[in-house]
Amino acid sequence: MAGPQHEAAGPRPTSRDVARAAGVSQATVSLVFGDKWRGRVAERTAERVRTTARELGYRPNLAARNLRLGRTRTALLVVPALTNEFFARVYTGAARVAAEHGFGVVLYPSPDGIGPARDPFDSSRAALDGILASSIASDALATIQGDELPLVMLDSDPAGSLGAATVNLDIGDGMRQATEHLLALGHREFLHLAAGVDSWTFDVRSEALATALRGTDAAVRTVRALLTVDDARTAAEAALRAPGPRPTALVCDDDILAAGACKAARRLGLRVPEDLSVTGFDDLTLATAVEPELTTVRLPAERFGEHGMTSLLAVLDGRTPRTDTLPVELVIRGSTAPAAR
Amino acid sequence: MAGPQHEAAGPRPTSRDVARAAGVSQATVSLVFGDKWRGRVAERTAERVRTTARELGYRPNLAARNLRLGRTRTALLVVPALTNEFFARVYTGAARVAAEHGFGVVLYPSPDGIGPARDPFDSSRAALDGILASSIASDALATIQGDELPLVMLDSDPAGSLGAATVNLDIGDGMRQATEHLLALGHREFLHLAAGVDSWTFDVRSEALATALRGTDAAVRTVRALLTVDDARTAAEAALRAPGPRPTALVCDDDILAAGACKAARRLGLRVPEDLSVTGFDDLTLATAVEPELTTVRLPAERFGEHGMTSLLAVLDGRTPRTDTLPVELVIRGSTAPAAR
DNA sequence: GCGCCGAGGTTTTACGTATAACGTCTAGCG
DNA sequence: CGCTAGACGTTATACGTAAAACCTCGGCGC
Repeated sequence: MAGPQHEAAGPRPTSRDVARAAGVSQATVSLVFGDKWRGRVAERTAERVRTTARELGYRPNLAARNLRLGRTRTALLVVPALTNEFFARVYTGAARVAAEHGFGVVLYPSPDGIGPARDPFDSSRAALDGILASSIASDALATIQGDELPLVMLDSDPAGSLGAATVNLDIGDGMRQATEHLLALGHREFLHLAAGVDSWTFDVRSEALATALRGTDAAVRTVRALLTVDDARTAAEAALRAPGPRPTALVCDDDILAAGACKAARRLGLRVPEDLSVTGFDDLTLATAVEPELTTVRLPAERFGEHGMTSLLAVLDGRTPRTDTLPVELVIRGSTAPAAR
Repeated sequence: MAGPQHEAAGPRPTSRDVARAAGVSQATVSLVFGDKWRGRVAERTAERVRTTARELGYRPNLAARNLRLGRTRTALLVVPALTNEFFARVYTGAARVAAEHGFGVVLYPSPDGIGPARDPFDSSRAALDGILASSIASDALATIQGDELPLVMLDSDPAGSLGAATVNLDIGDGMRQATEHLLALGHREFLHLAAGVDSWTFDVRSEALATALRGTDAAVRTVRALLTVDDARTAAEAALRAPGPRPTALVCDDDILAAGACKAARRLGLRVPEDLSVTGFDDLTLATAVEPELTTVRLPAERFGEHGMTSLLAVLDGRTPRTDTLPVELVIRGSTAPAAR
């Protein structure tokens, strides 16, 4: 029984109802709620309107406002799956910046279990001002590009950026840092545990790894796994059992894979990091929850989302689309150590 | 250069533009796009309208539709923090059911870093049909209750449900299962590692734990920590070092806490589960990533979200609000073992 | 005394859609 | 052959808001 008295439980009051009750015109109510009333409405009147509105429980109808203004202050964020902590953090960053500018963010979790979503604009019922598209394959990109909404790509395929504003994470450099760290520790037999889905990110990472190894006498093999602990463990176990020289350094495309790899090692009686060094990617909560804590490439997930939203707001403001790349940083913890002699 | 030809890069075409181009009235276009045209528009005409619309790149304006219909097919989901995998999964479940019914879901991450959000209805710009509120403290509840939107509570304070539809997880029973499991293993010295914030969930859990221990000769102490691995480790380490009989069973309110506790144990030279049994809550990805894998109370997070959204849709359909409780299940893994003699 | 100006409003219109109410035309039937 | 009943559309209107354009009136300079 707290809250404003909403005696008439009927339909929600409109600005006209408030106007009538306060003895002013609808336009005046609109002015007062539009924050642009200085000099146009007397302070006394404005105050009267506000208290009347409060008594009636009035709230501006957003659908009507959006229609009238022709914009919604709402952005769509396209992500593969929110259950991945990385994307949850991207969302958090994007939503923070959006909120600071009076924008809302609605999500479109693209391929993942969201039922018969025909396209983003059907499933997210909200009317949109712009789109922030993260890690999108080129086919999904086509769907989106069909629409003429302002678009910012997060970590897009360089081949497919299409002149849209883009924010990238310097994944390649992260791979380089991890690899050089391992080289410096004396490792020469590398195994690359990659995320399962074929994509351009795989190419970027593989190339960076290969480049870093060029000119050394180190060798690398590649194995793929789905992005789950279990699948990573299975894949890593098989790879570590394979004939040939046993890898001493395991470079993983994700902390989840790294965690699975550590379990595989333990099953095989290998100690991490004494017998096998492991690196991850992302620096998730997971990275410091497992033992040993993971050496990993930290991606600035929140800043990524913030930067993307900032870019989108800039584009909506008419500024020309930019392409930015955010640096990443290797965090050295307990899962890497000098190669055993 | 794929996608429909959007030659005129001007303002988006409206149903009137399509009508003009197709030689019909605006009403007809509206009928065709409204899926209710059977018997009212000839198939030939409908097809012509559709192709014209495609050529022009027409999309119905959702703001206008929402205004006209007086509903938005959009629900708000209030969660503490998406970076918590549990809530990300709740969202996923809710969004799936919503999508199946043509609804969208917009998020309001309540207390967590989302800047100067005055209230949910400001920050999530979308016009709403209803609210799904998860784990809300009573003060935030008041804010929401001030509005007269249909509301479904997820795991609400039983004291504050206010006749709204509610979906609960049987947390208390989960606690009971974990406790009885440990009792059966012979444990008698319990430590309860609880989440930091004071809340009704703490009371529910403590009481269930106490109830399960009643009539036995077991003792329990309680320690609180923030919901991070690090803080949990610190708190657990201090508690395990404290004077008095050393606990052999550590019941944690969350898998994150359990992971931290395992690290604390290892630091103190205690083996899990031989010297110390640990249980968690939620069954996150984390639970099987750490070693040993955590015995934990699995919460059906997706089903929780699905059920909540189903309830909300029912309420929006005019059905009377129900209160349901979903069962939870103890998953026994490697972090619990018989108490050492 | 007249014109002008600014403060403080009001009237009116448009945003794009959905739908109730209303034509029209053809075919069928007694 | 006149009347009626669909089938197929169209006209007109309302949803709630924002803002451009327009009023009114008191004061003030000359």
